[in-house]
Amino acid sequence: METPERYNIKETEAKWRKVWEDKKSFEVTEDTSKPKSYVLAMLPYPSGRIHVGHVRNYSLSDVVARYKRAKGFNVLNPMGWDALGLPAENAAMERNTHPKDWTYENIAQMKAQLLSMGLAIDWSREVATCDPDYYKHEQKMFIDFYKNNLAYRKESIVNWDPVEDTVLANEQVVDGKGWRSGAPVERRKLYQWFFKITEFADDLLKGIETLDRWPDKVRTMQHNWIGKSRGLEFSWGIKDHDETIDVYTTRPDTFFGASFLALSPDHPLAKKLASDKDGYDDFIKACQATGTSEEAIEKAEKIGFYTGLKATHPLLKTEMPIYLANFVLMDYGTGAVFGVPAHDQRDLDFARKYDLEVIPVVLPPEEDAATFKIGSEAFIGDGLIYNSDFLNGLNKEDGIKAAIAKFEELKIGKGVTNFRLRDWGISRQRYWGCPVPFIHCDDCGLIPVPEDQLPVELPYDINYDKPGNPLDRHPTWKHTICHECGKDAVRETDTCDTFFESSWYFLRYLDPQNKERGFANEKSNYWMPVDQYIGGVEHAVLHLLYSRFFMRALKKCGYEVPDEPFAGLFTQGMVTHATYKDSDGNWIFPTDAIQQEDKSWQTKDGKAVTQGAVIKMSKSKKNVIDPQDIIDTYGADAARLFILSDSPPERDLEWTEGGIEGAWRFVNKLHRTITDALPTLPTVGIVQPNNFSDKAKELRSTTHKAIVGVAEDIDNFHMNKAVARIRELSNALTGFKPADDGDTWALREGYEALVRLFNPMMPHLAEELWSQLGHDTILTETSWPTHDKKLLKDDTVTIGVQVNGKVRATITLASDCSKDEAEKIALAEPNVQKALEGLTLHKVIVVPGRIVNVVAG
RNA sequence: GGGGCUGUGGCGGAAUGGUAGACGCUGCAGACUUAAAAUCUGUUGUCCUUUGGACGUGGGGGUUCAAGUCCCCCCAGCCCCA
Repeated sequence: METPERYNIKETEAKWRKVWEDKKSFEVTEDTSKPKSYVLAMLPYPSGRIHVGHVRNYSLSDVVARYKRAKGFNVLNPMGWDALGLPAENAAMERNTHPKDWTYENIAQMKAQLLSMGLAIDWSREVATCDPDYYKHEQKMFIDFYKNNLAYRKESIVNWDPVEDTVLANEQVVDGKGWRSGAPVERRKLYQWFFKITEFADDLLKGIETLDRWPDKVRTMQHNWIGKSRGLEFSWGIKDHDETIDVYTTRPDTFFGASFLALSPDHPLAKKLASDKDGYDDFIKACQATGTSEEAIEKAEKIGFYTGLKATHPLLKTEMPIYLANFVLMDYGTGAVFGVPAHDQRDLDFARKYDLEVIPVVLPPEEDAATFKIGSEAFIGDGLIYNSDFLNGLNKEDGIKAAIAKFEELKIGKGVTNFRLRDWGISRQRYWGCPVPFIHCDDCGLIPVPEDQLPVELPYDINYDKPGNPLDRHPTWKHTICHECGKDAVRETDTCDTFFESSWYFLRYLDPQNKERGFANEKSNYWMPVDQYIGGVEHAVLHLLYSRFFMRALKKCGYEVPDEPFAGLFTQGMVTHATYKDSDGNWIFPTDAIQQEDKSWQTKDGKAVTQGAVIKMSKSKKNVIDPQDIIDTYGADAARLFILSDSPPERDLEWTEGGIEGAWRFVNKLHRTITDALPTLPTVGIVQPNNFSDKAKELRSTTHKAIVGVAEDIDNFHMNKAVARIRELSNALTGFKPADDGDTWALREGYEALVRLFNPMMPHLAEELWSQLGHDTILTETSWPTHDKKLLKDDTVTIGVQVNGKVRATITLASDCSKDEAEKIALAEPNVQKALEGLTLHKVIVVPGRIVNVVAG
């Protein structure tokens, strides 16, 4: 017998991609006759190659897009490139290339790779954020923000790398040193641009409540990030000075336990009060050596500088020392705090170091006021307040309220709401970013570039001979003429944080060719909000929060956008892989570790290899798989299937060779069983017979249950379960031996449903088999199969019979069986009788269709 | 330290409070083959005195006729914020 021809994956997949491309299958326009669905995957950074995380992300969004499409939605599924940013500059410096050339080469490569995945993407809307046609519109938005008081420039403290001559983001400071130069980071004051996200702090917080299709985890993280707190602000006097010091505290219930006052070294009064004291300069220098992040400040050793001055408690009139302390942040609250060592760990550490008083004022439950002492750990929990006059006996919450009320009553303080959220610092002293569209004129000051002169384009001719910002030292670029007065002026050389681009790219997709505006309002009104956004949880705070801020800011500037950009959010897990080390202790690629017959691992040249932990794929640990190799070997469908079927999408996925091979076998099996079955199937569109055999009825029931089940699973992002159901249906169909016309009709019905159900996951194979089944339509234009409700219900149901909660038998009943009947049949079971021997029957619980439980004792 | 998530066979994982282990991977046995690959069939939680039974969802309590699922305490791992 002739062996059946193998499924030629490469040719077939390419053939169908060509069909979709020729038919422009995924290009969409606004269409009010259908409900719309905007399915969005987070746009990739063009690093050069796609990685498995991308494959997971886009496989998920593609399933949703194709499924929604089959369900009758007008689906927008776009793609673009987050193309500005530091890696391009690093690559340029290392390889002597240009950031722009490097980026566009990478885009071309990665686009080819994404195309090979067979994604249902409208490529006519492709956007690259480094394109001046893109950043032109965001420069306009920047100016709009400025005019609406949402963008401003102010002097602020930054991490400064003295070797690279540049500002570092907090993430670029490692152990107090620059991540590239290794030089100790300094704190410097520089003029920086900010977006006023804090203006919407309350609204961003409230909006979280409406995001019912977001993971709770992300909502909690955003909630905590915004960090709303209610506290008390009041002034302390300074002995023998006219000035007063405003402090803010979230724990006014503890103010009787205060023993010192601490000012941020950056506080305006700090210099004034202490700069003439010995050691002040050294102290400030020491403070400047720590980074600016909260974490850096928290981890740094607490150091203080005694000003020699005393502060007067406004209520108690007691006096306590005023320190400068490195752990007090100037931009949170008022930049000054009073220390309550007994109930704050930082304050306690500080107090122990400088030998300050520790006065407990909150008594932990089950402690005795007479004997309670603070050791090396502050008590920050809730308890009863004591040693505190009018607050005595209150708990934390009531104490806070009572303290605020008292200060307000005496008019010496007021309740204040504070946010942890800071304004968004967007200045970067880098070349490969969107130029801030402003000029500095000696006479006219800071003025925005006129709209008709946008975009302010990046010059191409730059060099990296020296550290620092190439824009700043470019021979001509920054020199310009003030359009107000005509005198010489200079351009702003800061560029924007790349989170700027990703905060609105989903709006540009809606109207990518628009030369006049970033997007037309009518496009936004039709497509927004994004119905389903999919991406990594690492963007849970910043990107998603900035995008939410942008909607509010754009709205204030007259753009028509919804408050919330993403109605639904799904955050996928990471892709992990086992790690391997050779006998010399070097990490090696999984493809270089070869498993021997005795299960041990070796390199090609026979070196012993040890297998290590299964962790997130990373280049440094070399535990990476190139998805292109997988697609080239097994095909896009198999790669997509494996990545969708192996784990629930929100959890981490362990990439295994066995798993991908299993998926590949299933692809081949589907092709083989359906092509083998073709000769036995009736022709397309043949009329449904009137009668079916019992087994055909059963098969049809399985088919229709799968139609409903797979849809439910996809709706709930249970892609692994959807695949399991598809396999079940496939197993049922494969094992079915038709005997009459009804049987073959049911078999065709089943196979056709099967193909349509797995189309979202394996679209190439689905198109191929749909065509082989005799259809001249294509699946991208075919709806989700309909189901017959009558076939979802079974005639009989098999349930368990428990005696005292333990299963003793199973019985099969008519599905409309009465409770009495079910009880009778259950009790008649020999095993149930046996279990009941010697016991008295108390009662029988019958849950129809579920269980019978016999209670006896 | 605070907040959150997770914990089920050898492995990935299923299970509206109702027959725990769907579906797959691996393993084992068999068929086909000169042989291998591929494919197909069966089997695969542990234990026992094996036509049956006991145990079993990180550990300990509780609620319930019934708990992987709900509540309390503890342990471990991961993530976020410190």
